[in-house]
Amino acid sequence: METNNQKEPSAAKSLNFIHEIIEDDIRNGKNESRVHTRFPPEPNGYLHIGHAKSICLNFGTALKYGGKCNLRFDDTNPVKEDVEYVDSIKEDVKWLGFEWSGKELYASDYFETIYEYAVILIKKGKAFVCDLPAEEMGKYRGTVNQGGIESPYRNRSVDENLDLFSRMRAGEFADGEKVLRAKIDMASPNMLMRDPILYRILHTDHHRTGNKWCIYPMYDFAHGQCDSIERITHSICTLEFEVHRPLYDWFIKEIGIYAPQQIEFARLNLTYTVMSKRKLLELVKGNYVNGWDDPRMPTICGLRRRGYTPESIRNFADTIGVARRDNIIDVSLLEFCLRDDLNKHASRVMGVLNPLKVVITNYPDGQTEEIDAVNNPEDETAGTRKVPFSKVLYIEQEDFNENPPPKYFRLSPGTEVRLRYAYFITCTGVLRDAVTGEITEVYCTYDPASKGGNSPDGRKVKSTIHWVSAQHAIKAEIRLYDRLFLSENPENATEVEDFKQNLNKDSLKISEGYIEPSVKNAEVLAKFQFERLGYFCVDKDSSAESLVFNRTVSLKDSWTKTNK
RNA sequence: UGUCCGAUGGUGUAAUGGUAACACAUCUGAUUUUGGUUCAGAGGAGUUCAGGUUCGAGCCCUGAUCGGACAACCA
Repeated sequence: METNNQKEPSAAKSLNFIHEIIEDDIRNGKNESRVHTRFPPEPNGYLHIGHAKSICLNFGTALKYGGKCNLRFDDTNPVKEDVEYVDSIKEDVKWLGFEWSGKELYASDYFETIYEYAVILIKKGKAFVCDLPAEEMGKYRGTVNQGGIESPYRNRSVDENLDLFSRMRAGEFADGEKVLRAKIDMASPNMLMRDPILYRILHTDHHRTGNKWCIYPMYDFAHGQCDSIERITHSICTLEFEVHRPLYDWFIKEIGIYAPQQIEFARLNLTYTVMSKRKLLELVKGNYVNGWDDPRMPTICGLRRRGYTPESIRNFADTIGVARRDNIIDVSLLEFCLRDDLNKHASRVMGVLNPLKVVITNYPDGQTEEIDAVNNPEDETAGTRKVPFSKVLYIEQEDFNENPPPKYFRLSPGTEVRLRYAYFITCTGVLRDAVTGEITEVYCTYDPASKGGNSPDGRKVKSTIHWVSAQHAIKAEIRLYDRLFLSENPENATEVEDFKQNLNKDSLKISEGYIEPSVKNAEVLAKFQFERLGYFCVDKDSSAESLVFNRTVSLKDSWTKTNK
């Protein structure tokens, strides 16, 4: 049974540089030795594997040090955000096995307080209302190589600023007409410090506050303050926010509130994998995929449908570590983590994707027997199940080859193989379609003495293949998805067109296959081919927590190589 | 041409002044009722470069090179 319970803090698991900082802080009694982190997504898209790294880091760190971790939605831009995203994010975090401290929180919960913080800054002469249109403001800001120049509105009186700001809130001005800016330093080499915008006018309904507000704080004027209000001790974020840190600290200091510490780490990059919310959104909106949870998507829900387990993703996050240098992780490591988990926990089932009929000529007509099959060879407690066996079976097309190349061990004319858990069979002939000449049936004889899969005479076979009984098996539409998104070039998963083309090619194949009848309640069945994993998952009701195992399709074996 | 950040096998992560470790990937061999798993083993970096400090430097200092981030009324 899969559990969503949080794990105990993993004892003395490898430290990363963030843990070192935290341990120092604990040792020095900083923040009364509290540890309080937060995961702060903007609800403008679904979570992906990159977020999983951040989730595991933030929640995992809190767990490790007996602290707390908040889930806070950074909902300061109503034009992009939606409750659909809020709901999916909550679900995905829970599915990964984490529990946030108390109720989920929202930046919008603090809009009133943040407004008051702005007023404090105005009163201190540290903020002003600016009438420069966006385009002009861009020019005034200068470039990375050249300082900016001060806004002509920069020296408005405190009273005038106070008046204007309250009228902004009251809705007296149109979008873009005015903004509130901090008064810092237009000559700063850090562009972010050149009188950044604090509030903009947006006459847009917010998914939580409705039409209560028509001015909204910018990220920089909200994030640190939210951290402070929640008394977050360590505000862990990705490297691109590094240049924001001086501003983060400036606001905290000028407003005079509790100071959390922002710590940045390098975000996850995966080979062949597109990790941009914007691009993923484009694929969903353009119907290139069947929604955010399409198994080809690198989203958490896509991975879930693909058969990934929460445990495997947590292990992955743990294995890749945390550092400040740019990285690109080989997607095979992610797949290894899944395989590792599945090998221990997934129950196995037999099935065929592309059926080939096999008739056991010396097996009695109409007879059926129940074969005992092990559910998980690596876990005795998983028990066994009964699988029906009869005269007519289906095997995988690629498990038969009339003219076998060297080192092909599976069924071919004259060779003997084992039907897993059942009998040894030997191929005696084939039936061809009169017109096309294609093989439609394979004839075999079985050795009744080999029941269960072993011959009393100790005879060995080189291969074991999967099978289902034709009259008992569940016929199912089987969907083969390519693995995560993918560009031919491992590092070039950046061009939208590149992976759109990939998707259109053959990232999803549908075939009519058969699954053994022990798989109950199977409505939609899907096979997700994990490259080099060889598992297939059964997507029971397309909400799909389940995954069942299979047979092996090794893409690296010599047989495959020499035949491609 | 600015500021900040980073640089260790193919890919990641470790080594906290004492002669580079672990995982994935790759390649062998054994076992195996999944060509999976498991087990055993191999190859592969002398730590971007150049100086300096030190008995001793991947770790400290200086400079260079390369890579990344920053000029949204996005987060």
